[in-house]
Amino acid sequence: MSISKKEIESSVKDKELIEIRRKEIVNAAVDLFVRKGFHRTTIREIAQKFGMSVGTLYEYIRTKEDILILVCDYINSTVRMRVKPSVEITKDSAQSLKNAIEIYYRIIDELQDYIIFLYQETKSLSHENRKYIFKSEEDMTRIFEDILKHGVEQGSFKIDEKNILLTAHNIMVLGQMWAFRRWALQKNYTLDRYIETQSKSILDQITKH
Amino acid sequence: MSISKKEIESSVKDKELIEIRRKEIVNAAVDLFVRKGFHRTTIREIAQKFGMSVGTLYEYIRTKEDILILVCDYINSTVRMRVKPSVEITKDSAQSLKNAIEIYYRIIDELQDYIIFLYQETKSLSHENRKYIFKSEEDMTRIFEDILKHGVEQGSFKIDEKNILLTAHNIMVLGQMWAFRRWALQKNYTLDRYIETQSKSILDQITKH
DNA sequence: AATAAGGCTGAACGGTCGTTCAGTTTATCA
DNA sequence: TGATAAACTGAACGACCGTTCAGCCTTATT
Repeated sequence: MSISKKEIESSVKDKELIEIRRKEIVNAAVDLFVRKGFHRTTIREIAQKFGMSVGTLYEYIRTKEDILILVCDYINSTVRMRVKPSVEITKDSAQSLKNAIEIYYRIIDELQDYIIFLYQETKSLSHENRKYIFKSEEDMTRIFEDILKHGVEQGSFKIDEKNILLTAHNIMVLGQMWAFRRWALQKNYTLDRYIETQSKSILDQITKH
Repeated sequence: MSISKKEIESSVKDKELIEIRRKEIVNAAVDLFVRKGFHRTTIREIAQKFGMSVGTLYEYIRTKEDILILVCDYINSTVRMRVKPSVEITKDSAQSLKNAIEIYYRIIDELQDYIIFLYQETKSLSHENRKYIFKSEEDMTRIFEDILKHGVEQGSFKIDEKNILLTAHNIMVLGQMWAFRRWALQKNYTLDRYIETQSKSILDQITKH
């Protein structure tokens, strides 16, 4: 699931210690990255934040970009780990979708700074590593795709086969928009109202009338 | 309309020359920024790109961020200048909206690199300057708001008064998504198909049935 | 032709930052 | 307890980059 452990080399032998230290690194870095951006955050700051020397930090990563990968991966899996177990595909497809949307949108609200960060700093990753982030986002999309497909098979939704993927993307982006357009949306709508309205218009659109 | 000319100071007296030189600066910077990002692009590169010395460049701007403002402003006004004159509010509200969506989405497709750049580098601006970018985006949103309002007044659309703004934002984001989710969308859909599908589902949603 | 000012030049400055490595501390085990 | 390796330290290195400034060139004016 998580790419970080396999891909990033370390000069330390103890696998368990690597795990522990990297969690510390990520915890320190996430805050700083989100607040100041990747480029403006220095290795020294990250090391200092949890009382480790710069030298030691470099025993657990190779480059600064490695930290960015760890952080992006952490954010992505946090979102996915919190959405996935809460989503269930029941017989009532409309209700399933409604629930999934609500869960996802509430997590976005909670982690909005992280979502915005992902949008803005993915481009700082190398081409190779960016693909992992996209892949992770495709995994999230598939959650909604599956619900939609199930609803179509079951006869609750009416969506052209070819448009199921697009609809899933729409659902996700309309959620993420709550974060990256907050300067406009959050002074005009409450989260509850936002979820209700978007949810309704998505369901209206795909429900047979 | 454009903030750049008034806000950014210059040590050069000749107003016309400032205009000319800044256009050269923006032209050189846009390409580099879009390709390499703001932080990775150096002043030296920008100056070299159109054969000006670093010293002279600094006669026309105060800091590197000034160039970012100029570039963001340039991108925004390019989009707006190309959308606004093509949009017209006719008696047939549905057709007006359909046209506006198509025009806007096609421009996004054409300028997708620029759109993505705006999403990613706005945060590098100071708080003060970021507000101008948001304001500019609100201006764009108002174009769609006006069409929607007109359609509601005219009886063609059925949208709760409070949701007109949200619908306008939805229309814009579903367009911008074509750019920043191209890694998923552009390998599954053509632009024509994308415009048609999104356009249809937006119109379905707000048209009285 | 002399003067002056507007515009231009790029070497130099000061500072920052990612990364390394010679050496120290800590933990392990014979 | 001494030896060995793993883990840690932070000063130092080298490179880069935004910005400045002392002086040069060009043009216009008298």
